[in-house]
Amino acid sequence: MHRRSQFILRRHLSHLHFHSGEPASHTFPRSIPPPCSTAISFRVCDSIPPMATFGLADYDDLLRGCTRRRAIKEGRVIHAHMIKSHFVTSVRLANRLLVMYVKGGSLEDARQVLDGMSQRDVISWTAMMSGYSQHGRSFEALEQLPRMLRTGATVHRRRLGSADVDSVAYLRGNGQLRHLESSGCLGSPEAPQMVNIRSILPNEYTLATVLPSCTGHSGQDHGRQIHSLAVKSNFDSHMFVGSSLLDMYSKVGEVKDARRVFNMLPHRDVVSCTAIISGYAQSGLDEEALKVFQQLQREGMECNYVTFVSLLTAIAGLAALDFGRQVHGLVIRSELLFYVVLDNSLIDMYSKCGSLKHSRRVFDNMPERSVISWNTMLMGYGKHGLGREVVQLFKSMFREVKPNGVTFLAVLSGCSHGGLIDEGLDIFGYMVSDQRLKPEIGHYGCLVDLLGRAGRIEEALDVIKNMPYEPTSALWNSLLGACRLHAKISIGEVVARKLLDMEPDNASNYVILSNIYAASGRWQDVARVRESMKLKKLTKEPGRSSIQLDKVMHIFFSSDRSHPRRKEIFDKITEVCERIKAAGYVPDLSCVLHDVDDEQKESILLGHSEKLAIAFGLMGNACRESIRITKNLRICIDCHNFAKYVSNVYQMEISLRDSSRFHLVAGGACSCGDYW
DNA sequence: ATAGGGTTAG
Repeated sequence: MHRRSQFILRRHLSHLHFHSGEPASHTFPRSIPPPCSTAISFRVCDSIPPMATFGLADYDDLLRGCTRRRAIKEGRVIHAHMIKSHFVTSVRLANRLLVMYVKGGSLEDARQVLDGMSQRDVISWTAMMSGYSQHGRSFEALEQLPRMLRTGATVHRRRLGSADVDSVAYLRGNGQLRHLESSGCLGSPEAPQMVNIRSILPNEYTLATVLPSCTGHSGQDHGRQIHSLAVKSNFDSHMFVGSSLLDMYSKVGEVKDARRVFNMLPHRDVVSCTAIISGYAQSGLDEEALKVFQQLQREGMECNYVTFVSLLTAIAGLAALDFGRQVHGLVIRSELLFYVVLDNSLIDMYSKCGSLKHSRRVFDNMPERSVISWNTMLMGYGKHGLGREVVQLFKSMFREVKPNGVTFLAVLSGCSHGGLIDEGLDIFGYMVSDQRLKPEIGHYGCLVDLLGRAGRIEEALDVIKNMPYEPTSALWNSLLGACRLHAKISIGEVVARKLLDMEPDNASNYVILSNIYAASGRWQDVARVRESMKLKKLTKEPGRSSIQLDKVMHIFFSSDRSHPRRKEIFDKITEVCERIKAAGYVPDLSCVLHDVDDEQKESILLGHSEKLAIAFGLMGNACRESIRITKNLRICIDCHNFAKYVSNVYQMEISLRDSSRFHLVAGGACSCGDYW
């Protein structure tokens, strides 16, 4: 390279530091900058003399530097210079450019490079797919795979000498090829020959890259096709491909297939184990997730923060506080603290296990918080019915982060659960007018819930009618719950019929409708609904909630029959329960426990399984507020979470596997005002 | 020059 031109180019790029002094690791994962404009800047390099010549190695060096530092602007200057000086490039160098744009997040530029290449190899395609995949552009990522496989058609090729196809200009689209041809750069100008180039096959990199894009409706279809490609090319037991495969299967809901792939792996590493843990956790098979982790521990495998994040999700699902605390201890000992994502998971785990104190402690000790940290904390308060804390925390988050859509979901549902009707309405207005966020259907759902709980059914109905979305069945269900709670029989009937129209095969809709008829004494209508249920063969589901308080009691005591004060406690609980029922409220075991004095409560909790204790401990926090709300506003507490714990308990104690039924019964019963 | 697992909400 000429000294002078080297000097000139370096001076243009003088603000870049191409020495290797990069900090090795970052405490927080660094995000990729947003895509840049697609225009390749010719203007910037106008002052670089076009006669300046650089060698392949020089460009290679410069582009590598740009890629590493995500210096896309400077990369563009180099790219433009390559074009201007008619540099004959190679596939290798074109790939450098492509990767530079991909890593810099400028996918449109990368695509331009790819499409302009007259010759591409598996790396070119993989790099492009990686770009699309990492930016959530799954469709485009997958789209490249058949394009790549089709490339092996017959092509014109001139004799190129030793440099072979690598020397073909990739810049055909920019008119470079003609120039190269006329200047004789492409070897002796003999007649072009037709050459068959073999189809470019995916390698292990390609497969591992595209598999995460197999999501959504056709995800499983695509995933299985790619799996078969992997089998054909013998990459299906490759560690990277395998963990992508098993992750793909668990994400499309085929955990069994995920496990099959996991078992086929030649060995296990942290990533594949984490993938299966996360798969189990996401499918609700929390105990399976824990088992894998325990096995991992026994094998002495080193965990990283992603493993813990996945594990904490499973622990949160089980409400296993003690185990969660142990894992928190492990996290501290692994010196993995101060990963925002990990701390967020800890906050969530503690709040779902009922220990808001611990949640808050983690939250307060974070050196840096993301919007998810705030949202998780807000959710925690909301689920426990602590509306005031929700609003207070919401007000203080602005100095640190900007709230997003999920924030408002958390705050609105927090207000709803906490009985803060006017505050909730204010915040919805604030969201729309001040924050200029377009409410999603979920936000309208919160609004409906908020108004419904307060008995403002007509207003809730207005919201549904005027919102710019088609109401979902969940939304109608929420309104229906409110109708039952406030004895709005006529609106309730309309809503229930609507639900039945939307989901004619959902047994619980028949149950709801017949309950409404029963509530207004229309027994003939009840019989008609039951009859149509029978015709549809939907009668297997219980007609009413089959979980009775006394059954819970039975299980509650069966695990500790020898407790000295068993009888006394039982009597006390029964008495309180009767009192609540007599007052016209729905008894909830957690409310009952609240009224038992501390010593008795402790003796109950101590003698029983961890899950049960935690479940009640959690609702003990929540019910303080809910009893107040129930009494002041005559609205029912939200039992969604509690239903989850009850189902856990039941599964454990009487080994009933059908948890969805318990969710349905326990959750449905609460919103319908039935006794469980 | 290309590669795998992660957090809130419903």
